[in-house]
Amino acid sequence: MLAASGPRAWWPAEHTGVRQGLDEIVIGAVLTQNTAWKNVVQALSVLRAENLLDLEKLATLDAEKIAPLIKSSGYYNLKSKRLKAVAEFFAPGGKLRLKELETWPTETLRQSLIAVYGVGPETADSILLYALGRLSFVIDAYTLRIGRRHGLLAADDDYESARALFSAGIDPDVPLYNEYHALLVWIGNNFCRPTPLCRKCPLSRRDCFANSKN
DNA sequence: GACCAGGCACATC
DNA sequence: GATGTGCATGGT
Repeated sequence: MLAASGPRAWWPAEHTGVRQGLDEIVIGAVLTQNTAWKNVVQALSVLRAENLLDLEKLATLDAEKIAPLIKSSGYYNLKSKRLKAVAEFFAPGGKLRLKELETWPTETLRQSLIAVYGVGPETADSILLYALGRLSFVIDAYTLRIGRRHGLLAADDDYESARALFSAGIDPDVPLYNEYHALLVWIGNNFCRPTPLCRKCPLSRRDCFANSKN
């Protein structure tokens, strides 16, 4: 994948770095739920223009104020509540508490994130890996589809079992986890679609069922 | 017109 | 516990 694509340099945020891009990555992780990234980009640019790409500010805003700003990312009434909940987790009372969170073990942090309204396992892992630099492999719809088509996963394997498989098989290295998942999304987004576009897939097609249902 | 997009919470059985 | 459904909209 790396040979075919080159490094993906994820997360695709405007700013990078653990503090600079953190707010943007966390917000993007919520907005991209069940949504194409390009629709998220528009919402992020609106938030940026409003100077609201900021967890401390979102934590103190009413969801009703947030909703119209993120319209392009879809589910805006729902996601405005989720954004606020996540912002309140990182910045209770509008005060960012990164120093405190840095002392939490990754698994503790993961369970705490999943307990936040609107944060499931994928969103939690995306935040852990891409925003906080923690060792936590991200599974998404593409990873499941690719894994199933290439015989790495069974049809009924769920998120956690897929995560266990990839975590056991890949060296525990944050930049590697980062790049690996980014490449899987690149393959999924460009080749391994529900409709049979596998023809040009740079992965071996030997075990790939181009016409299979997911 | 049908299906899909880097999910998640909640109701119901 | 497993399964179904709502959430919004634009692109293919």
